[in-house]
Amino acid sequence: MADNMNGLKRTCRGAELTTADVGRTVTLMGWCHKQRDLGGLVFITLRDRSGEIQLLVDDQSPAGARETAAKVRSEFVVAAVGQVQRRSSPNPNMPTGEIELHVHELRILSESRTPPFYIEETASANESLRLKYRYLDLRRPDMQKNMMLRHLITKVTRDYFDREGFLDIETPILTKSTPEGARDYLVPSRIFNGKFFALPQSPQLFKQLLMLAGYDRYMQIARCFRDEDLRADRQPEFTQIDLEMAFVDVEDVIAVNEGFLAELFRKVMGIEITLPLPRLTYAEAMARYGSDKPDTRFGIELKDISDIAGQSGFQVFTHAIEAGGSIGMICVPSGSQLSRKEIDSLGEYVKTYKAKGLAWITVEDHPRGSITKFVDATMLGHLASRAGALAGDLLLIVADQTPIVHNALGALRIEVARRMNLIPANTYNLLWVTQFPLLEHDAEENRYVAMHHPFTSPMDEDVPLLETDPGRVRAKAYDIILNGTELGGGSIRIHNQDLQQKMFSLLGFTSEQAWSRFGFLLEAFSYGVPPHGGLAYGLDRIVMLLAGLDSIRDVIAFPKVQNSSCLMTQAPGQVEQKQLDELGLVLSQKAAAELVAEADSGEEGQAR
RNA sequence: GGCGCAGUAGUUCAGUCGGUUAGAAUGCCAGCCUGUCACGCUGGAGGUCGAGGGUUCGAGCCCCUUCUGCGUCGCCA
Repeated sequence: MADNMNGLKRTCRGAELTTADVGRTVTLMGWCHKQRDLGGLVFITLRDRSGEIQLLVDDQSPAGARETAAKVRSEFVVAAVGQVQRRSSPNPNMPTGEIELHVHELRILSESRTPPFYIEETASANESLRLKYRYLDLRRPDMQKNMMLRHLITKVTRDYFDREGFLDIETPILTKSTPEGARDYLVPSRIFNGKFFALPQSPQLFKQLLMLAGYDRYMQIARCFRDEDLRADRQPEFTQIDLEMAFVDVEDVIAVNEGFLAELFRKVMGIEITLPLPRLTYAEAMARYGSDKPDTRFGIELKDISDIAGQSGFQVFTHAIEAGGSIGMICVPSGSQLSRKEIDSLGEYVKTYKAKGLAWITVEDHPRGSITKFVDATMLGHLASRAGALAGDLLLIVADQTPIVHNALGALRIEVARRMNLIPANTYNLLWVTQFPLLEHDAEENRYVAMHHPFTSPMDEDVPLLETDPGRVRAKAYDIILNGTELGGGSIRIHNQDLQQKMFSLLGFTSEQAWSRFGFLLEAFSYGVPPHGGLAYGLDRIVMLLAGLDSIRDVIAFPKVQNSSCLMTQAPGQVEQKQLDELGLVLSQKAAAELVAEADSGEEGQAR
């Protein structure tokens, strides 16, 4: 029944035609979005990636075309030859609404079952259904728009860095497991049974070796893998815009990247951003926003009120101070109009972030709140003036260990801003966060771990502190933040072998462990390594934010779901016993039993 | 691993206090229809109420378990 396209050649995409093409005879191919059969007159809306255009089959079309048109259903692939003409009744809601193709010849190139959901501009179907039939979901105009935006962004990226003298160099996907950091995806070796490749969490070590090898400016759009739990903005498999530069310090990396961001916003969004971008130190970001990725599109900054509230008789406050913690506060503009229920739900919200509770008080002549009996008018005045609060505002207070105070209030200010619609639309606030701590103390393992990675350089003036107070050493590390999302981060790397050894020993590696894990790097570093540093962006997040979306799944053609599986391919899947044998792998009893259980229920699933 | 939300025709959803044969819209199928564009008109088919168990005379609805998807905390150098 389906015809072939012998003798036909597609002239152009349907929606590329305009009124300037009226009179031309063209051949279009695409999918039937909708067929409307009026009897002696059949309209077919033809869709391809350019958009939609209307085909008209009428009594002047050959009988064969009329018969074919009557058979066309949604999502059939058709080829149409015809003449572009002005419509007698234009459709102002359609970009090609002034023209249509008057069909001389119509072929069905492929039929289609009725799709499980309607292919429309805005998704209304359940996301799991969309992901199971991702190839159909990708036909929707907004998904096609997202994929084209992604293409444009990668093109602008490559063009910019090419112009700046960066070389695009590929690094291995099969590489070596790195300790620290995220869990690795492992690939068993057939030749070396019992040994494993790891998929790269980033091309970090390779790009550093490229600097050492003399390539001085490298970039790559690099696939990265981390076997950790997913989020709306996190996939186990994601893409970085990865770059590294030799003979540079922090300012050089920032400058070239500000140029990139400016070009990206200009060419993709038509927005001129002002350079240089604002900067916050990590310490300032934490103190003012309770976050190392502050959203500065709205105010509601954190205030430390340990000195004021610590004087109250409220034991929660005094105990927090005695335990070495602090008391933090945010001010919600006009927050006194919030209901008791709404404020209680904010209290529940901060518990997610380990805060034990949320104290609150309104700025009014007769204040209401949970701490009114501990806060007299004088103290309330001090609190209000610290926050710059006006009458009718609401003060929300968390007392705890300082990291919990920051984390809880940092999340709360965003939640409050969302609920009260205080976040302006179409605003893009880019900023750098700099001077990250080099190390954080891991209470569980009772040792320092690298905050960024073990190759990050300390700030020159803090190097002496490595001996005396490692926790206070700041790093030559920087993150680029857009509207509260970390777009990317990087650092200047250590290029001094002694310093690198010192870092490893601070991180608790014996020199033997360091050599077994990073020996190739340490050895390489003995052959002349230039000072170098770089940065990596999360491409998926960039596309997501510029597309105005809130999940990176919508900008990845074939994403995975929350348990890291793929609903379309059903990956990960079981393998043949022969494959396991070749790899020298034996499944645990538990794993084998689960596979059997799944196979039993799975067959029923297949039958459906 | 924890917390929260959701799951009812192909799809999106409604379903009252637990009570007769589970509804709507849309899609699908058939017929009619010459300017539609969410075409229209007439007719028709379509249900394991995610799954399993329990309470009850009676369960889409109540209870328990479980599966699936989403959000989130932990985790993500």
